[in-house]
Amino acid sequence: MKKKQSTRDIILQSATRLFQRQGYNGTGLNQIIEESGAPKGSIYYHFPNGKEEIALEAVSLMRKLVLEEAEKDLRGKNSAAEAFEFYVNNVATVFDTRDCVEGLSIGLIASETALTHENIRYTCEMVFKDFQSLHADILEQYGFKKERAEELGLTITAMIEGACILSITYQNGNPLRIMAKQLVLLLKNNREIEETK
Amino acid sequence: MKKKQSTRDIILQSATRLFQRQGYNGTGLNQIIEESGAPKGSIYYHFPNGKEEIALEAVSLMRKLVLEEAEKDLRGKNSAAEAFEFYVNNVATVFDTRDCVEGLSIGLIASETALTHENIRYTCEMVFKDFQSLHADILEQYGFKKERAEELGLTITAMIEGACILSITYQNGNPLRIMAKQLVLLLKNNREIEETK
DNA sequence: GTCTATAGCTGGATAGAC
DNA sequence: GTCTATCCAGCTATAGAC
Repeated sequence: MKKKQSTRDIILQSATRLFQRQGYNGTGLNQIIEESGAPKGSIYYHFPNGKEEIALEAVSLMRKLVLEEAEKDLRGKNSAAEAFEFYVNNVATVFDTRDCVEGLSIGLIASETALTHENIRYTCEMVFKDFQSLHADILEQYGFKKERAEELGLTITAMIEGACILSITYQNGNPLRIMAKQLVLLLKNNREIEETK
Repeated sequence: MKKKQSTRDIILQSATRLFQRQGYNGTGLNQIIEESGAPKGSIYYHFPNGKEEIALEAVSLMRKLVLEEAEKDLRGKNSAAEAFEFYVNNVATVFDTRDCVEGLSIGLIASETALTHENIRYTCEMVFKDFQSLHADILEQYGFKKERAEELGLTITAMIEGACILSITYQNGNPLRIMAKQLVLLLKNNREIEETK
């Protein structure tokens, strides 16, 4: 039985969309209000700490959405290579439409705030580590050794973030697709190293 | 015989530093003036088109600096793996100091402006393609076939950009160093594929 | 080439009525 | 819970003196 969407949730969803597209500094509270159609006076009721609080919750929401999607795509394939190839190619399609809505997960907001907003920076660090852990868990399930899985988990996180930047700049998903091919090779190579141990 | 630094150059250097650290939207013209110590009235004399013009030139300056550094590090090694390992580990040291100055090359400004400032987006696209081409050229010199070199050139660009985001968020260069190890494996693997053709 | 002053706007945030 | 009114600081940009 779903609760109907609260005003708070509506504000948060609009804010998340805008932060992903325009970043933290590029998005104003007025714009969030306008976009969401939420009652103008209600922002500081729902988010007493203002913009920073909204951003922290937006990052957590992005975390949830990305992890759900990733789990769904990565489980139940025949190999790690196949799983990540499927996942990354899926992400790529998002960037093919002209005004892609879901942008760069949290890479943009992380790099904007890393040197200026410690709270946001720290939250982003935790989220990145969750991404890494998910990737590492998946790799372990497909037979990778723990240590190598962790290093690869970080590397895959970096590859995805970087390829998303290229894809949003090039206005299409091809960078992600090309990267996916190389990632497949990297995973197969790592696999061989595991097996010859 | 070097020309002494013009006011214009001083403004541009400060702006570049600030854009790298805080992004386009996070950096104000007042701040650029203050930081540079340049004459306050001179911004619109030297950059008649205002902030956007400064950003375009800053991106071009970043391009120049990155390409110079990359060329220096990548030439004259024994293999592609060795060359890129050296280069990436060099970049990593930048992120170990607490308030790293040279931040994320152009990834931040590119993702901020991709959907809102077409001129800047286009310039960033060209710069990313220059990075890719440099990587590809280097790979070809170390014996990689053209097509594979191009795909790897893009992938390496993505890996570096992504790992820089992680490094600035984690406040140290370890993500870049871990990524470098995996990049070495990827390059060795590709090499083998070339050789068995 | 440089500088001041200021226009004109938008930002985040607050107080207080309802 | 919602909304209006408003404060003040910051922004980009321009006009015009020197």
